Amino acid sequence: MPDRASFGPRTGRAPVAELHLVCCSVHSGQLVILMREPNAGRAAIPTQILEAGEDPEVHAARVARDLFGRAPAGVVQAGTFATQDATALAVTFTIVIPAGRDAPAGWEWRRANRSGAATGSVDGDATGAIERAVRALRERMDLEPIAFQLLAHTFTLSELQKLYELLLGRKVHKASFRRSLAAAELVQPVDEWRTEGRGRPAQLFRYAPRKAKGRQERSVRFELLR
Amino acid sequence: MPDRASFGPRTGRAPVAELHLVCCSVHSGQLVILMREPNAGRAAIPTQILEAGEDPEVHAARVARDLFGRAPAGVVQAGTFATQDATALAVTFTIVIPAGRDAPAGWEWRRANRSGAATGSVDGDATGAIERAVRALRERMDLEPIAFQLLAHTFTLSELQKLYELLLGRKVHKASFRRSLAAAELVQPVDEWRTEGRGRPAQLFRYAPRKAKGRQERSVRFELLR
DNA sequence: GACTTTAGTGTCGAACAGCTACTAAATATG
DNA sequence: CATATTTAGTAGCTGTTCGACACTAAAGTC
Repeated sequence: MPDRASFGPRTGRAPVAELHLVCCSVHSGQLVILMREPNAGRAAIPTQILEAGEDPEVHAARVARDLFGRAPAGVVQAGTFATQDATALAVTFTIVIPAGRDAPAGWEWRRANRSGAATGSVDGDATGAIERAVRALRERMDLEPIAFQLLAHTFTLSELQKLYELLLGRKVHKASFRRSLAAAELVQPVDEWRTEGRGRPAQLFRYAPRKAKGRQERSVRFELLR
Repeated sequence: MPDRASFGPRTGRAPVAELHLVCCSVHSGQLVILMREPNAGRAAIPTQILEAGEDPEVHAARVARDLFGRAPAGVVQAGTFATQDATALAVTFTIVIPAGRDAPAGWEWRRANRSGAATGSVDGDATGAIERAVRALRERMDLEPIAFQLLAHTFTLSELQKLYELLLGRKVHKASFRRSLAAAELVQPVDEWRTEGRGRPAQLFRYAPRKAKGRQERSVRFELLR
């Protein structure tokens, strides 16, 4: 073990480290979280004791793959916090699951509102974890293609826009949205259309970013600061 | 202890959780990191064993205050990762220290380039922690007033612009920068000027955001995605 | 066939971002 | 002292972007 600089006293007990997974997906235009079926009282999210020797991010991806049978579309750290009873350390991850995947046996998709509060009575630690995970989703949207990963392999531009509106919590202008999307060359049309009840059928697209060349510059933005 | 849903087997040993602090500041236009004075071989950053019962973020803020004698200007989680020897869990924090504060006894400010690599031979875990911490700084710049917290209480607009250029890794246009800054009403002029060698003296400003009213909307931006 | 609903596009004006060029006020140099 | 140099700060022009409106297109409903 290499010499690691320590600082200050080492008294007290070490906490147990747990992995908390907030598995997010979209069902019928709503943000949903994977929660245990409410057999024994309060609902809860997938949790596992962290073991030494594996990176928590790798561990989280593996646990999610074991749960769903397929690798998740995205794994994002949402923070590490003490549990409410102050006995354990909760390393929280946002797991991005594409729309349309079934919940594993014993689990169910449960709706969450935009601020992250899930419906029904939920364990306190899970509530905090979900809140932070949803905030992480929203804050990392313009750094990672989270919205595209939350949708199925092919999707309509209206679905994409509604998901942006859901996560951003505001309406988005249709023409501007499509203009910016086209300029970024992030999606490619598929020769397939989907008719959803009434109205003109929508063309399906798939996520196929073309911007392998260096990242674009972005003007300095102060307006979110206070 | 409330019932917490666990999932999967619980074998193996639990890792030790450590707190890793990447204390960032600015000295003479350079990003600097607090590192142990190189007495015994490789340099390292402040590290402490995490104890049960305290939130790591609160803990990090307290350790930073103990180090510097004053509360830090900002505390940002930079991720939780396994250490290289895979025996411990490193909960990494970016600690924002305003420019001009002296390093505590036994420590020194050491330059880091923009990608986070510190100068000189550095412990491997510290290298990774610094890299992630600097990336966290850069990625959270437009969500939190990190640049303002990195500067002293009063500063010139050129200092602010040079810090943005340092963290963004590109030149910023002066007039545009000041226009956006003025529109955001984030700074107030102080009736004080500073002359730095040659050239016209620069007026000092302080961070005084006026936007208490609801956050501004921001157009959807795809150009950073791939 | 008329109406409604959703998809998708064209155009225009206002706001914005970036460039050049300018003024202002200090130090450096002869 | 006079002139050049350096840095601070601003004004004006211009091309781009963004949001609004209006319109066409293609489906189902009545």
